[in-house]
Amino acid sequence: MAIADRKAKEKDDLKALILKGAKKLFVDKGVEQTTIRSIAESIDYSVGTVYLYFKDKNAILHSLHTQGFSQLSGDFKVLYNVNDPMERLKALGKVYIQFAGDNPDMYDLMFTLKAPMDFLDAINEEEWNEGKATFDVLHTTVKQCMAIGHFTGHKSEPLSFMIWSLVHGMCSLEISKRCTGVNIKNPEHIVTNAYAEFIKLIDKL
Amino acid sequence: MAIADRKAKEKDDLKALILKGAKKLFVDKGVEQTTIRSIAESIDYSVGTVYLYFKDKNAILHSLHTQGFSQLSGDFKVLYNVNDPMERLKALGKVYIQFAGDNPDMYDLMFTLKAPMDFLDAINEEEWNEGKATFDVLHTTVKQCMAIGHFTGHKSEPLSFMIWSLVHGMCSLEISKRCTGVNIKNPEHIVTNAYAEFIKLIDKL
DNA sequence: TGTAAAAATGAACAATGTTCATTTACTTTG
DNA sequence: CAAAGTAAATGAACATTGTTCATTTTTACA
Repeated sequence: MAIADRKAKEKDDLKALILKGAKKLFVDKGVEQTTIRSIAESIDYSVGTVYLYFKDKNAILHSLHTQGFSQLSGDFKVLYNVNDPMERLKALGKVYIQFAGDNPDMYDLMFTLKAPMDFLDAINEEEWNEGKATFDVLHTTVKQCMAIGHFTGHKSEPLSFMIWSLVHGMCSLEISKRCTGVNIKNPEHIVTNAYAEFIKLIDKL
Repeated sequence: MAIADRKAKEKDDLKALILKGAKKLFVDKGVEQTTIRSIAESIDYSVGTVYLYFKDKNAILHSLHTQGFSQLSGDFKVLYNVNDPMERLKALGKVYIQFAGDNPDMYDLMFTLKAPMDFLDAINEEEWNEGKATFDVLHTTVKQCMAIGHFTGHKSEPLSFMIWSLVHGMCSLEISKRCTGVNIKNPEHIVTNAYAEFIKLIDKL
């Protein structure tokens, strides 16, 4: 059955090749330039072939979104070195913000665009595993903060969601260009400055 | 010059009619169903006519976005009755969240979608007056809170942006369906519950 | 080597935003 | 009031998208 194995490998390889082409286009030129035609052309295959390996464009974008979460998980690894939960929480936000700033299109795909969620809907998948795992990193850290006496009187889950929202909101407003033209003195540093306020704030809790 | 006046009025009327049709489509069926053709058809004019009154689709979406800010300003009026700045701040967030929940597509257009900002870029407009005015409502309230002794040690502007981010982030995650499937016990109430944590938090400051 | 299965192709379709030559309606003028 | 000129409206046509599927090409195997 060596031939079948090789064929399976070739299928996997081509699927990976399509994704690689899609990723490069996505990172270099953004979502709207990442068309099925441009993907096919970039890897010298026909449009129809792409559809043999992916159900539709949402499936491709969902795969890219998953790759984004892998990247982000990788970035989170530096947090293993931070022992104090409170310091780890602060660093977590910093890493998250850094990721969003460095990969705005990917961030949008992961946390804003409809495509990945529409894909999950289409395959009747209830869970959003990538988001769940990421939220758990935060939630676990918050619970550890509470275990050593912080955030008394708060509920860990909604508090974690609040923190996620706070950081996501800053990234989202920045990426969608809602910071400039709003009378903010240093719009280029507003996210950093606002996050500094957040740190000041939780240092009191 | 009565004729010219009447003609000017007719131009304004038709422009308003196009917007009315666009608004209805937008509210009823969402952005992607709001096509130039569907707008034209809904008011019994041709596609070409729409382009005589609006430069392109971004111009229409920008007008709708401005209407959204008018709505939101209207909703803010109830805040005039709240004298205590701290209570007003809390109520401001509630009204904002309510607006986003009631008008998710409009909220997306106002705070997430590229179209309105691309329109501003296209006409070389640096300022985002709608956003600016809305941010000022928040910023002013925060400054009033500080004037009566709250948020000591904080800078009003980045703190205001932080609060905006927090509330926007919750709305944004909800609208882009990032709350369900993330292991949250009551995803349908997570925004309300998380905002309650925020209120608990600022009550200490 | 010939045949059946698998893989790849790209023309074709529907829907979109946009343009522009043509037609229609209206205003002004002699 | 009729003709000429101007303004407004039209909708066919174009380019670009995601998507499909009949056809062609390649591969596996007897």
